[in-house]
Amino acid sequence: MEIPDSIRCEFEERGGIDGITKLLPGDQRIKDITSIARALSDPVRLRVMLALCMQPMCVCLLVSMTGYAYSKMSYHLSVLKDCGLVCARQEGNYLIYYPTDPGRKIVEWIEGWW
Amino acid sequence: MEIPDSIRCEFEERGGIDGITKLLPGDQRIKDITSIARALSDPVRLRVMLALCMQPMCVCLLVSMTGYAYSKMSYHLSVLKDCGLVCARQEGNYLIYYPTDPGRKIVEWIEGWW
DNA sequence: CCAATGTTTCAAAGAGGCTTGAAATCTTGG
DNA sequence: CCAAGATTTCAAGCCTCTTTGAAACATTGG
Repeated sequence: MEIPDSIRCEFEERGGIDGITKLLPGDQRIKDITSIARALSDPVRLRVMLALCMQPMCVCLLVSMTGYAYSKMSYHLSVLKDCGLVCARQEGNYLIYYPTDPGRKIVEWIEGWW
Repeated sequence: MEIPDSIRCEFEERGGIDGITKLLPGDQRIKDITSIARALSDPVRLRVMLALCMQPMCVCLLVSMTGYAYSKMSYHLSVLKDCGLVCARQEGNYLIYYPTDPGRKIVEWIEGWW
């Protein structure tokens, strides 16, 4: 295995392939991160997430705001919920969705970034 | 359109559906964010991205570290590159990939988060 | 120029995510 | 209990992303 000169030195100081591999996160952590990234990788869900951070809303409001079908909205909300970005409380006949604490922090970071 | 009592007041103070919709980011910004989220939503790419933040590497090193085919690695690197998370410099026969400044900041934030 | 190595491109197959409408579930008011 | 509205579940089709191997391209050394 050849290694270009410009990186060989520092590469070997870091313990080579083994050294770097050992510092990488384990499967569970990778899964946690990728599931959140995937949740935010769809324009529908990102907009819903941003909207919920401004204002908790029931599904019917989200449907009314976006024009999407209930089943579509429900699917996307379930993705956001399964990775821990949002949760919901029941009020009478309504389910009101709102961001979790981690969800809100992530959104605030994104908003501050761009 | 019925609105549950617990949110009607604050919902209307925010200008209702129109008020909230107007504060949401435009299409281009949504696209920028979702493309980065999508890039980090695949375990292969997330690991490669984290590894490159420890140590710039040529493709052959990444291939050797992961056991993936060249074409597979190349595909994932192109996704990371297209959304601006990594870039590459040529050295002789090698292409050495490394994180962009924004790419590094995002990874550092992720690492600090979890 | 040729051979060897590193890397990307391409097309086809495979896998997984998204959309859709209908049906099922749940809650409340009568 | 029944009817109405809110929400979820389900299965099917569709579409996009990922994987794979072969071929093409690029760079270096001889």
